[in-house]
Amino acid sequence: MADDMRGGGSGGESLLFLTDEQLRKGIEAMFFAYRGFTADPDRILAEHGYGRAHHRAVHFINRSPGTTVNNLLGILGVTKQSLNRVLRTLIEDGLVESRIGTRDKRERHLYLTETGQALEQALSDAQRDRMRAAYKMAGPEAVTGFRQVLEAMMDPELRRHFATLKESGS
Amino acid sequence: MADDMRGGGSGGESLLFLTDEQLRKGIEAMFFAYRGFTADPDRILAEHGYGRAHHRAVHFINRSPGTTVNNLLGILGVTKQSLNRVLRTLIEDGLVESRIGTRDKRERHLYLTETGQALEQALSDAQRDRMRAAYKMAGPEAVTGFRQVLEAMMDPELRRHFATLKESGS
DNA sequence: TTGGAATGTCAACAAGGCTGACATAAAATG
DNA sequence: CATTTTATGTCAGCCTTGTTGACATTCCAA
Repeated sequence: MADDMRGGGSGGESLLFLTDEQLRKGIEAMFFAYRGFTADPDRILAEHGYGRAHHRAVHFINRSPGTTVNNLLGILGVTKQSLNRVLRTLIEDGLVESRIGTRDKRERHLYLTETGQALEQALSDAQRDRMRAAYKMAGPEAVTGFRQVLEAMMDPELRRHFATLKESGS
Repeated sequence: MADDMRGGGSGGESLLFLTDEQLRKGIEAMFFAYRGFTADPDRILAEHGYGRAHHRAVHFINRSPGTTVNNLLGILGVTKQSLNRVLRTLIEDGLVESRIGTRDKRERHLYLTETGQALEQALSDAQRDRMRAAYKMAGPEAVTGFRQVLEAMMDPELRRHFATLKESGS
């Protein structure tokens, strides 16, 4: 339990004084914050009869237009059956368009329609507002730390996906 | 979209240069990090035939022994029926003990048995290890920022619950 | 003492995970 | 050219964990 007792200088070393209590509070903070993080989109989704699974699909299709089903599976970490069910409803409802690949005709490339983009916009507006407010409340230095800890918490494979998405941004 | 363009000094003001892209990456970081955050407990829970709902119940009962069902409902933010199902299996399996209140006989006070404490220990050990590793990787200053942003992201009511739990800690 | 509020339980349903089996079409390989 | 692998989709069925509705018990206050 309270092992890890090397003397601490400046770097990551003084962290070794972290008590179970402090770690527990970090865990609870993640739990409560994630609830807030999803609360606003959840309300919008409910109005349309969708759930978080739809949100995730729409988000990442918007992020990488023309992405394939297989690529999306890697990012979302669900089974193809599960993703397929969500994609099917989104396509039926005219929010997502699925085009057969030109080079490899087995692949389906996914795009948001205008309606799909409108929903994505509404969802991400709400979520960005929350994120922006939290950033403002916490201050700019906190934001850097926030991002560093989150990135360190990811599984390596997910961190790879995250980094790939990063490239297409700042 | 790119409104919010007031000049920035030191405080929360330079944050106003936050682009949609930067906010989007914050959102994705939350998504990927939360997956990592739950991955280790999920594996342990699966071995026992439990899910995240059981984890949450066990966690907060351990945190506040003798808590009532109603109090737990406020923290977890689910319906009493949903919580009841989870509690029932935990009680049947001998992980949780439910004692009828002495003052108010409508209330049930919840306690972890030794077996329950053992599971809680295993789960929180795994989750704390992940959290500790992330903290070390990110450095001590990052940890402060991380906590500040998370707390700012919570809904006010949840922040109240979080603060209440904090009191019984450091 | 009687009716409402608080608390908790049981039943049934839906979303969205999961596995397994299988079909199809195209690409890659021997 | 035949075969295997890959990418995708579909059907069936299961589990967890949300939901609402109905109901029992207990307490308290009118």
